[in-house]
Amino acid sequence: MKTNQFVRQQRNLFKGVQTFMAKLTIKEIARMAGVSPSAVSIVVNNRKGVSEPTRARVMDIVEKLNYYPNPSSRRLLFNKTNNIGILFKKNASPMEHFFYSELNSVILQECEALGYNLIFSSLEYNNKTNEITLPNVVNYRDVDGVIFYGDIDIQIINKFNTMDIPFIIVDSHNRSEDILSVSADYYEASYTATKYLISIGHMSIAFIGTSLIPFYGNQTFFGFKKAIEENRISLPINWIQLDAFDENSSYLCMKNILSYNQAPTAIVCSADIYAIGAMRCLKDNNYKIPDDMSIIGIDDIILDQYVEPALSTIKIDKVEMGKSAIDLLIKKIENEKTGNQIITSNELVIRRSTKPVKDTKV
Amino acid sequence: MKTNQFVRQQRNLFKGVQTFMAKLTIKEIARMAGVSPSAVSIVVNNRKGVSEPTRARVMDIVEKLNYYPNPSSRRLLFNKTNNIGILFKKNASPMEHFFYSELNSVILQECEALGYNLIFSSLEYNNKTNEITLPNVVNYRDVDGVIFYGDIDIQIINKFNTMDIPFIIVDSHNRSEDILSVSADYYEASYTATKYLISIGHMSIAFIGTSLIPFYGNQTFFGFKKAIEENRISLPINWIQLDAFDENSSYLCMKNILSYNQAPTAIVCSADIYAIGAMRCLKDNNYKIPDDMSIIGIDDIILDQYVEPALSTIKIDKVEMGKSAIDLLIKKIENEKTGNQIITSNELVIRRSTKPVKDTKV
DNA sequence: TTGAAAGCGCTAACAT
DNA sequence: ATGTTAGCGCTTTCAA
Repeated sequence: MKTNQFVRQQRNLFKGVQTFMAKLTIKEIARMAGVSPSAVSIVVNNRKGVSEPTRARVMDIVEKLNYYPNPSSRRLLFNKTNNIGILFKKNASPMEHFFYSELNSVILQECEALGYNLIFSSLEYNNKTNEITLPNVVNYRDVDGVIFYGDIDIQIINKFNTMDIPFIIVDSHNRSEDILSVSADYYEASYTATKYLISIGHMSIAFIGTSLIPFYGNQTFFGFKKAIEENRISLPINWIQLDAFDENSSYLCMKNILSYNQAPTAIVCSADIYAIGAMRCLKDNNYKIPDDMSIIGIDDIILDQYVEPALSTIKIDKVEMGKSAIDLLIKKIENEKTGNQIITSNELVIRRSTKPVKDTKV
Repeated sequence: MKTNQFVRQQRNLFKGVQTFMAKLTIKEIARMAGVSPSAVSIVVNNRKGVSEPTRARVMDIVEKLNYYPNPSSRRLLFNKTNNIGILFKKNASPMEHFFYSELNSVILQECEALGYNLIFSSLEYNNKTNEITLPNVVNYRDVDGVIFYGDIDIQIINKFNTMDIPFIIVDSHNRSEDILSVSADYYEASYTATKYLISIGHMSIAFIGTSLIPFYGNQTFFGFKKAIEENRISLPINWIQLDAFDENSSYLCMKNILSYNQAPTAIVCSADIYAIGAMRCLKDNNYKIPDDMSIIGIDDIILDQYVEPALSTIKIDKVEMGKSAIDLLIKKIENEKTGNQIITSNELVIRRSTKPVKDTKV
């Protein structure tokens, strides 16, 4: 039994000066306890198969020396990494995204609690060539499963299906039964927001949504539409703007609305960040919020509390969303039966950007 | 040579239905190429030791089948995880912290580029019992090195030293040569901020800082003090408030300043988030910013652009900070010589919260 | 240039 | 109840 000297040398590179100290392995513990490695394994993993005195003796040493079995070894043996990846497109880091960064926190906590490492990683997708550049963590299959946020190209989905890597889409704006996902009920959210504005007297309500994220765009628009219809309100088509996809595009949507000869008294925006863009436009045009115009968003991102006035919104429960996501993904990883999850989204958060319509006696 | 059936069974649990497909291992590739595993290893790792034709034949198969060597296996062999951890105290997630979340993004990118996985993880430290609860990722030594943000208790530092786990403190508010760290020059930042206010005519300047983060508190205060002294300005002691540690505490600091019989024309805050708290207080007390009062912070967090008016600040270069951090940490992991890094911090970002003092002709 | 063999640390099957 | 052994996938040494 010869030692692989080169490898040993390599290894010692990383151990600093204290290479004289025996590395804490199961063998070492076994030697100290005067038992076999298998006995130690049984004790450490809390299985039965050893006598009480043996267990106690081993446990004692394990605890005193703070022995933890080498995870690489177990990963190799079980072919399981205990890593979960969060994948995002390059230059679209979820860490600096107000909505997803909150989700990240929740998901991280869940992963930790369940003994998974959470690894963030980015991929590239070239729309023209249809080429996907996967991160190493995926190529090397260094994850048991993967999380995507929001919209994700079908090519990427296909790729992961082909590779047979379990994945889930969180805050999915699609709703195919074939794809595991957790999504918020944006229809309900939009409906609730609009109904609220109506309930405080607004009859002239504009809508800023998106057509670039189709399913999400439809959901939010139809929620708005339902509330409007239920109350038999009619409004100029120009008040419905569907070209938002971020703050600046929403600014332009708002500008379009204001360009009409009559201004609404309230706006529903299908995302808080759209509302924030719209608010900027309103201010630039000397509208006072909420006195001249009420505005409400959807999401409840942290920013809402810092803009002025603080933004009213429909809260999307990110805690439930994150917990569901991990729950479902792990079920999928473990080949348990799962189904998609939809998070109810009708919690109204009233801040300063909305107020009852002023009586405009003509 | 019998197969370990139980393990095989376990493993198959995670492979879905397609268990009939041979798993892609080095052995499998070797078989297909009609060579030995060692030959494949040589080719995959781009070392010399095989003939050109062999290399080509193997490479061809490797690329066609998209073979990537099992990382668990290599980790076991080399005793290197290729994981880097970001550790933070429970309930202080850097993901929802404006400054650190930007840093996270940079650090993640660096890690990816260098072939490391970045793993976020939390620890608990009980000030009373002095007990540290380490995350599994550390207990199991599933990281090669670790990053901390900001202030970190000496007990935790000692622990990691004892465990011989390489670590670095990023945005360190301490500056011991014994502890590897990257920090911003907050002295310079504070000095630059104050000098700027003076340069636009302010002579009545208050300061909101912190005594709870000692080194950082001192740095920022002394930077302020230097600029004040250089210009032979005198100011009431009550304009120096050092009890801030977040938005709300800073609100109170501002309130204290306003309680004095004379108000300053400008405020230097040692962090943007303090400035934001102070701004809230000013608004609540009907001060117009910047007309009645100019205010400047330090950091340049994303929030600055959303508050009203947008906050002027001294930018801390998070990109350089993050890059340095990974660079130094990896050097430390690889036992190379390193030294601490200090990031110059004198980039003035002028937004809407500061303006030249109005001529107050008495 | 090539392949056989050993071993990283662990666990489970099997023999005692 | 306990110990022995094989093997997870890989890389390196050593022998041919």
